[in-house]
Parts: sequence; structure tokens; C-alpha cells
Amino acid sequence: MLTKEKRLLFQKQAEIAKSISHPLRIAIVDFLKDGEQCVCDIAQHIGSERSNVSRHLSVLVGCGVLEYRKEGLKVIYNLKAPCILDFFSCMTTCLKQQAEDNEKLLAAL
Amino acid sequence: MLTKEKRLLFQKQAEIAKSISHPLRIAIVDFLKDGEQCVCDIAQHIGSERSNVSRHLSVLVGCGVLEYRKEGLKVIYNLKAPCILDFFSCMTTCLKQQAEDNEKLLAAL
DNA sequence: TTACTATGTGAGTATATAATCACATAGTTA
DNA sequence: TAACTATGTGATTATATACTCACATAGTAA
Repeated sequence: MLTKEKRLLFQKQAEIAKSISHPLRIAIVDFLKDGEQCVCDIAQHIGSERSNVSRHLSVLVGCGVLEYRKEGLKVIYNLKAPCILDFFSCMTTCLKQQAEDNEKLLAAL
Repeated sequence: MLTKEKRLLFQKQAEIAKSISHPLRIAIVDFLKDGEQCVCDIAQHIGSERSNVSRHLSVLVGCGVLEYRKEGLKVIYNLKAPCILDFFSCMTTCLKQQAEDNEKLLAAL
């Protein structure tokens, strides 16, 4: 059986995983891999309302994936945990594998 | 602006991330890192109902994180995408960083 | 001061997800 | 065959999440 400590760890890890479990938040992280950006540019790039983007950003900050600094009127967001990008390539590997599996299945019909 | 292809990719990646965004599913993946296990042993290990565990397992299989084979009455689940484990260590890094940040904050009070 | 710009947040609604219970299925053993 | 075991699934309910709109805040510029 799981210890209380393990349970708590898994709980915390799930929160981080959940923070990147949304297409727009993945798009945000992907956008920021090339450097910091303000909310307005992020909103324009991913094509969603500012208020919505603002909420998604606060989710990512809350889990330590992003950090921000204020510069005049603008708030600039930056990637704080670049190791997240490795996970992105892991997910891409999964997707390629799935595509290959589907090909095989198709060929067998 | 994002291309349609990028949007689709992020959508698919979000599905994979979502599949591991639950404490019990993380516990399952963590349990399977040491080798394949049947549903009943997984359920006992993570301390949850069989029917619930069964659903969590099918989520993970659906996203290509786990695979399974049948052996008599039992269904044996196995880790299909071990790169997921790298993400776990990335999340642990985030958590350590957060803990350090909190310490600094506390020290500044 | 006034008008403007970038951002964040409360409230409401719609949708998605998790957990539970009861039941179905399928392989096993007597 | 009948009883048993491991697993999966439909239906229900409770909870969480995402999105939108309107408004609040805070810095900037005229």
C-alpha cells in the first residue's frame, strides 16, 4: 500500500501534470520555449481571449512551470522549468508510436 | 497565429498529459516502473476500487502510456512509454524548486 | 485630471471528469 | 453443469474545469 508521503507526492505531481493538460497551455509553453513574451502577444499567438489566457497563465505560474516579471504596463512570462520541453518530446514519441500502431492495424485489414 | 496542424498536435499532446494528470494514475505508472502487474494487484497497491482502477487503466492505455496482455483470468498491464518517467523527475524538480522558493520567502519575513 | 492600454478577477453557464454501485462478461475450477 | 474469480461497463451523482462577459486595477501618456 502507498504511504501518506507517496500519496502527497503523487497529488502534487498530478497538479503539475494537470497544469499542462490543456491545448492552449501547451501552446503557451511551446511559444515561450523561444523566449519570454507578454500576455497580449501570447493571446494573439494562440488566438484566444486575453482574460482566458490570463487564467491559463496563472495556472502555469501556480505550478512553477512559468514565472513572470512586470515591465511597465506589460507582464512578461517566461519558462521556469524547461525540462517540461523534454516531456513534450516524450509525448510526440507516444503519438508517433500510436500512428505506427494504427498503420500496422490498417495494413492487417 | 497557430496553424491547424499545430493545434491538432497540441490537442493530442494535451490528451496524453491529461491521462497522467491524476494522483491514482501517477501512482499506477510509478508502480509499473518496476514491472508489469495485474489489475487486482494494482488496485490493492494504490488502495482503490477495482472498477475505478479499471477505468484509470483504460485511460492510460487509450493514450499509449500503458499496454496490456491477457493471461487466463488476469489482465496484465505494462508501461509502454517509459519516457513518461523522465517527466516524473522533471515534476519532482519543479516541486523542489517550489519548496526552495517558499523557504526563501519564509526567511525574508 | 482624463483618456488609454494591459492585465487580472468575480459571476454565471456549459462541459468534462471521478467515484460508486450494480450488473455483465469471460475464463477457471469442481 | 454450477460456482467462482478477475475484469470491464452503464448509469448516476458530485465535483472540477473552461469559457465568456463585465468590471476592477494599475501603469502610461496627453
